[in-house]
Amino acid sequence: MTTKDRILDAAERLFARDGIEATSLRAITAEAGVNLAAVNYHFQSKDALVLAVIARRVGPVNERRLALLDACEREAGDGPLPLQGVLDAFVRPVVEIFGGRGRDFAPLMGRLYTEPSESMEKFYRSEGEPVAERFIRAYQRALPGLPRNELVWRLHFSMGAIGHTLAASHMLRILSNGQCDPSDVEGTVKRLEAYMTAGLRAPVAEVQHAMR
Amino acid sequence: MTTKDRILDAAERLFARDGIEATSLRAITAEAGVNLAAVNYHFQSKDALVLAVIARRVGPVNERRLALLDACEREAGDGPLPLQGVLDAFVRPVVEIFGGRGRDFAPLMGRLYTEPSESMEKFYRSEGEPVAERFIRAYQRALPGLPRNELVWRLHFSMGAIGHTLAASHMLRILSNGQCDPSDVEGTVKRLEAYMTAGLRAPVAEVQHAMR
DNA sequence: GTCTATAACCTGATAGAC
DNA sequence: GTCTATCAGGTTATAGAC
Repeated sequence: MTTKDRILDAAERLFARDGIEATSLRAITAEAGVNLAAVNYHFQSKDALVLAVIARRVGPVNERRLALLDACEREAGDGPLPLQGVLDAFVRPVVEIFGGRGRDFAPLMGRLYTEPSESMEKFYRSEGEPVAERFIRAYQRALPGLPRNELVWRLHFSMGAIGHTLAASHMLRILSNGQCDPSDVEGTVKRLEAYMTAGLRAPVAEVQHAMR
Repeated sequence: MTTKDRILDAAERLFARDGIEATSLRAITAEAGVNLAAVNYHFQSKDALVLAVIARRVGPVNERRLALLDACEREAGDGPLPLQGVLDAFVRPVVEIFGGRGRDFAPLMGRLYTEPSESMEKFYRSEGEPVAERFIRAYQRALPGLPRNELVWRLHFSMGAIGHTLAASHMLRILSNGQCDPSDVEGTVKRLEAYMTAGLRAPVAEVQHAMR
């Protein structure tokens, strides 16, 4: 394995375990068994290393999501788009990757939504936003009659459900006294999809000063 | 205002803006206009300060939740417990407090679920768990027929939806191009309740190797 | 209770030999 | 590409004067 990969692996492990700020480059290079200066040689800065660690996991998730969505749209042709298919394209890749190989990394991903970081914001705008936009359009096709803004609210709720499930899986274990198993990928996907399907299809609540 | 309160206010503001790890005691005391040593006098350590900041906001949320749940249960008597009432007791206090006065603090709360911290875990077990247990029992009464484990899964999803909505409200703005307004407390509560009601009442998905 | 001063240590980054 | 050595600046925590 190359020095670069050793650094990425070690960084991912330690970022997940201790948090980004709390993890020093020294800890990373010690864990990786490489020299301190190597991290500044291969990456320019700690910030760039953080982005590289994230991109390595997020890239495959979004690629797979778009591939599944493509397949779903191809199959539907000009007919109605099945919500089940759109939902599965959205949920399955992230649960599989962050529930499997990248499991230890999931808590870190959860924090990224809320951690104030401008390089992360830049990353989201370039990598996340185009994917989000495609899915919003697909969901609109699958849920005609639901106003776009209400859809966006509900997708926001849904992303919270997915993210929290993956990022705070230890909380589910505590809450259930170990009865619920978040490492069961198929069970997690099925349960998320059942919950989200119902939530997305809920009758629109009457809200004073509703947004148009 | 006392020095202690000035420190708590400044810490809350800076923790929320920059993150806990990234905020130094020096930054806090500068913001508060007090001396550096005061923080070690009034609190013993940075970690204890963090817990104090959190407890100040979380306490009132849980008190209000339990008060509303008490009222709901009293009103129901021996009859069936309305899901709407339980849900409202659970959702409204947290949205009102973290969407109002403690708005800037909300992102920090979101991170706490996933931030690895043993003092936080201790805090959750003493403050959060009893509240969670009471609500699980209430939800079970309001949703007879839903197996406890499935309920716990769905409550976990729901907490993700609530937490993400409050903690990552800037994401909702981005996603909706500013069309959805997360600072509208009543609208947020109503939409969360509509979504969660449907999600909690969804048909139970068939899952292979389902947990008993 | 509040200050100053400082101890003891860790941080990211880099220059320069190999 | 990889090392050592080091820079310049930051960190928490505390001792001791007022």
